[in-house]
Amino acid sequence: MAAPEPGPAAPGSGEPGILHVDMDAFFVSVELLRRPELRGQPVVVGGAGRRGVVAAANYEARAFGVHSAMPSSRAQRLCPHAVFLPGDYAHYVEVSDGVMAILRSYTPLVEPLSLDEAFLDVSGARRLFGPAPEIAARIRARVQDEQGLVCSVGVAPNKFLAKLGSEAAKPKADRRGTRAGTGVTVIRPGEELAFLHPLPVQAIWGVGPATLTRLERFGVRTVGDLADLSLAALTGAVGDAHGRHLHRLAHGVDDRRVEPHQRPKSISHEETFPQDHHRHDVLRRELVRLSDAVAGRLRASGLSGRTVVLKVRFGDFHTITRSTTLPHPVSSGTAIARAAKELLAGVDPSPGVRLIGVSVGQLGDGDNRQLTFDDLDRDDDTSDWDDASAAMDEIRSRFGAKAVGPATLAGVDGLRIKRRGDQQWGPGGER
DNA sequence: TCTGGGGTCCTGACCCTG
DNA sequence: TCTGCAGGGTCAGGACCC
Repeated sequence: MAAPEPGPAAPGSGEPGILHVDMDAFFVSVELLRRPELRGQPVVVGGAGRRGVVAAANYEARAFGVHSAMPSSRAQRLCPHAVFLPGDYAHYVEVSDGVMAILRSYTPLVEPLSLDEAFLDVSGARRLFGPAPEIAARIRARVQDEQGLVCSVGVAPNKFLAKLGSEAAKPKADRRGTRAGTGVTVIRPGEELAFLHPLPVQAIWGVGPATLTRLERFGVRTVGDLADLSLAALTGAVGDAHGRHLHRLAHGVDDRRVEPHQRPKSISHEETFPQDHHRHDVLRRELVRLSDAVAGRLRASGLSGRTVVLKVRFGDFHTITRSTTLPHPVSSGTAIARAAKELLAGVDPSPGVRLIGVSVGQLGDGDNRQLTFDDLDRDDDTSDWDDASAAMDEIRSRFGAKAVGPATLAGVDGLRIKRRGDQQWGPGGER
């Protein structure tokens, strides 16, 4: 197909050109394809352990008040007869790839936001496929036919309104029951404010609990209330950048483009323990695992990074971060772990550590490291570690992730290699 | 009730440099 | 040599999103 010209969202064309496609209860719907006998029952996907959270709930479970990000223990109390499934991140990635392929058959301008939603700019695809609302309907039909999944689509002149549109098109479930959605919501130029202003102010991207509390002091309840507030009052309440951003959104203005190729700004891994840890030696071992996983993803993406961030969450949920910026970019697990362990040395774990994480930022191309005079007399030959890392990647690609790993991780239960999605929704184990 | 994992962006404090 | 200032980089934390 001919590649549509990237462009602003249908300026002056009288037709909206931005789509937001959002899968309905994605993880649960994927599971129901494999286990159709569960249809009609409340089903929850998420962490099974004491410290797990709900990743997704179908509409039958939502009718009991269960929703995503809720602690699994609470979901179980609200809906004891629900079926709880642990989740299979790798499988969801596969299914998501199939859905994204359908979207890309209409336009190359597809910006995935997560596994289950994406923005599309179809303003250059109309000659081939018809007006944007028609493309939305075609996408829904194909996702249903080819993947067996249901999605909702918002069609609007910009990303912000398209996102709100898909939300409006979704089925609704609460304790009174479930109501079917419209599937597609179209917001045409000129209709923006009539759609937007009656919505609760929390509907705006960027208004969470903290911002909501500040806005309520001004009597702001709806997006319309927010639009009536002066820019000066708004920036005074929530800060300059945030205030300007909200002010524009409240007036329906959003000129962000759909950007298909976004380079990540950081890569991280973190893990909550089933029980709090109090000792440095245990935490250092976990840092090696996490650093190894981060390094593997950096190399797989052809990236390296200069800033290493250690994240520690204590038993009382108090969270600190400690970071260091290295003289040159790194991508080996050894180098990342060394920096993370130095940061950990300054942290007292005795109150009990619940979560530990490693992140690498200030990313650049993987092989862009400039040699310095320091390299001539370094005692830890970085290039040797780079070679070892490359060899490890090769072995893992042929024999699996657990075929090889840092010696520190060799233990009675074998190599515990961390992979993305291993523990996406909390530690497993006992309830 | 008791809160995951993977991200982005913003703000303010602090330090260094010219 | 000292002081004041501006700008940039680093660091830590908070808020928000899915």
